[in-house]
Amino acid sequence: MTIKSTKNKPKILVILGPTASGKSALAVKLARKYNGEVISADSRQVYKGLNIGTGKITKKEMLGIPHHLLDIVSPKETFNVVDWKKLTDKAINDILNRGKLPIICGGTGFYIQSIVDGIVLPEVAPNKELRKKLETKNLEELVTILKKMDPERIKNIDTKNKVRLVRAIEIAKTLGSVPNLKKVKPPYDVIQIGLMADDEDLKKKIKNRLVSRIKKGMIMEALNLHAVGLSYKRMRELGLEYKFLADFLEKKITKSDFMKNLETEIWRYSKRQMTWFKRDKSIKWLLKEKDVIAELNYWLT
RNA sequence: GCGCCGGUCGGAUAGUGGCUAUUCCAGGGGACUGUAAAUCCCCGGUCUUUAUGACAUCGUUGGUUCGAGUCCAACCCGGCGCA
Repeated sequence: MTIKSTKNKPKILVILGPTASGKSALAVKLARKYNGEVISADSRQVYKGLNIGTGKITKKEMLGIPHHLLDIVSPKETFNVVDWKKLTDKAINDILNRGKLPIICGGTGFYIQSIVDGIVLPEVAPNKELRKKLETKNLEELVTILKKMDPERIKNIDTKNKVRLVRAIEIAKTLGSVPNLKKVKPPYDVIQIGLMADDEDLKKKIKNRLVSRIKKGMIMEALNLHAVGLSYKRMRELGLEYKFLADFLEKKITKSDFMKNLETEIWRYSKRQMTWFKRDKSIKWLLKEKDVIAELNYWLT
């Protein structure tokens, strides 16, 4: 056997996969087996109060395993990759210092990649006023503005994507131009395990899970969130269940449309997740729990 | 049975008789430099050498016309109204 170049690096485990594939429960099992702690890589579970709709793991289900990056910010505020990466870097260090295995578990590909590939993003905070102003411009105008500010970035940016254009202009405004994407390989030995899922099987799980979320009181949860000041506009921004819950509570759609449309939308979301994950060829896709354990036993030796 | 209205891609929809039958959704594929559950792009009749290629197609059959999804007739199906 060849000596692994990663020999002395601390190990980090990543469990990823499409929504409803059973990541959370598996992560807890693995944490118990390998003395680990879980870091959630979910762009919506960071928000307090978004519990049933995001499928956030309950205290009971955690079985005593510490979970990080859950419930850390109010849904009225916005949270992004950079915030997540900073906190996750810190959490990883803390866990390693305790002599335990960090297990990153989630379905937000961009967040996971920021750690695994060590993406260095420019230090430019969102500029609310600027965004508001740019929002009123059309595509063509935004392209013209960016072209003038940063003739390099315009070459590879998606010129049809307003959100990206606005962000690029925002960065160029403070830094003069958008720096090339930098990647600094993190000093860890990372293994990424993807939970494979059969299409039909996943569709079934999505449907069943949705029904069970309704039974658990997902609609009440949304009502409560609104009662404590979460606007329907913001709720919509949070996507999927919350988007449709807002529509339903504002009587824009019927209950049966709510169920049908949401189910479709979650399926489409899972496909988008897979499109993202497929790009990373280093992910090991496994179907069965025992295969995961076999893979990990090998990796840990 | 009579009258009216309508039958266009899986669903919904546009289409003054003129050459490539529209758009939206669903479906499939893809992108991703701080909104990522977001945002955005491509494909969607059949065949092939995948192309401003060939051949189809608008309930069915026939007709008018140089030319029909569009006009006419009959029939079939659906909705509404009257019996």
